[in-house]
Amino acid sequence: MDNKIPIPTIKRYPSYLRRLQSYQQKGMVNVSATYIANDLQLNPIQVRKDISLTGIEGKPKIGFAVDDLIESLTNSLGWNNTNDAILIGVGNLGRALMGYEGFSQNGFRIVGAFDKNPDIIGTEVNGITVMPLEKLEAYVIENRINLAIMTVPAKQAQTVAELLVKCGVIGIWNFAPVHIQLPEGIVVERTDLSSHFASLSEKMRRVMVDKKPGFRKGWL
Amino acid sequence: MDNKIPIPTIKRYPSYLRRLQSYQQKGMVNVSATYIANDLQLNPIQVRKDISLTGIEGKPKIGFAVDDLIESLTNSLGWNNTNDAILIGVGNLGRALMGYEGFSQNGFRIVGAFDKNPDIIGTEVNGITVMPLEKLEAYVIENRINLAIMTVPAKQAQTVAELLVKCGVIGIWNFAPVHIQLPEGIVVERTDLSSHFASLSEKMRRVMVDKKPGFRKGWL
DNA sequence: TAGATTGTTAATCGATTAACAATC
DNA sequence: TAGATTGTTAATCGATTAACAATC
Repeated sequence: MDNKIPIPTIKRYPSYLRRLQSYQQKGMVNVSATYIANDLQLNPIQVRKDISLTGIEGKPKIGFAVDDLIESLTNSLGWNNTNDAILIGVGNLGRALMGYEGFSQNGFRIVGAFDKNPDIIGTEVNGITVMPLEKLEAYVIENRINLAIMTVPAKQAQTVAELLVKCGVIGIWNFAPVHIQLPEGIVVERTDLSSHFASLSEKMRRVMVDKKPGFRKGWL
Repeated sequence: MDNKIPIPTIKRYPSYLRRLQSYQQKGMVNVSATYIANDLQLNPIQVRKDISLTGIEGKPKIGFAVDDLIESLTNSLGWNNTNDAILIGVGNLGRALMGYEGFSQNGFRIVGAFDKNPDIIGTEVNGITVMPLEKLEAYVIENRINLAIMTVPAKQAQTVAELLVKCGVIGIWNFAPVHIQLPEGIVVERTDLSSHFASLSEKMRRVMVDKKPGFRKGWL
């Protein structure tokens, strides 16, 4: 029935969407896959294939209607309706995420925030009053939350995650630098800064070794 | 000569390192690839292959010396010596990154921070006094910085990036939700929250459709 | 019309996984 | 010794890229 769209493709969709929204603002009516590819420095064939997986139909020589393509991508991402999420751990990173306007366009919003620090509990961040961890369970159940963002210290991540699952959460976005073990059927997405940096520094090394022998060698 | 280690492998190394450090603290002397794989819920063959790419030699039945493996992974990641980086955009996210202790283990440290907001300039964050953007060029050149972290609003990202490259930066870690166009030879690593979330929500949808038909359907 | 672009099938590429001999 | 684990080559898998007919 519905062919699964590969995760790598799904991950590129948000970039396409952002470009398209900018085209829309500029008043562009149609756009080709090649055009988007140029903008994002991607392979045109890849963009074409990615787009075709949404099921939209284009017109040879003309491309795709910008409005339609936005709708098509939004649907494929499941971002056409909004879901509620909570956030645990209101440190700097937690605060940054709570203030990130982009999320509203990503089909979800943070509706509750929790922390265990008495100094933070009760304060208001982006219009949300931080609640104590003790209230987590009741809140998740009552509001039927199934998505949680964890910005807690590494040491507490496993415990908090288990609590979340016990309450019925099925998706956890983990920013703590630890691998969490949870029962099957629970989805954990980890945003691991060290992993990203590892990739960046390796690429920098390659550039320096391959393209500029000797240049700034040993600096990174 | 030196076989390039694939980026996916490089990205897994930090997780291995973290596990190994915890083994070290527990006093473990040797560890097998299988053991690490179990801990991280990865395929043992994959871990074994990843490790072998560092060039370390293990002993059948015994595994690898924890200390040696840590050293080996650290070297492969280039994290054995420290590099200086600067950060542009001292908002909540910038602050969070400046306070992230993990980076010191990742072979780099943030030595300078810049912003254009007069209210922020001059304030101290994690022992670093925020400087005005005007001082960026002189600072980068004088301190021979080649890595910059950008936590600026999307609209400013391209301009700031160009300025950075002009000053001699060759690696940019971009947290702004835009694609930046730069000359070849400059490495840009983008940490795109929307992309991560797209992946997470797609996986949640799959779990709900595949494994629990009807269960909480339509919620995400 | 001519030619740029779509849609789709086939070829390639690279990472993951399997297989298995060597060995402590 | 027996068997768990390494090291390495081969098979598989899935994503990317190429090719090309269809078409506006």
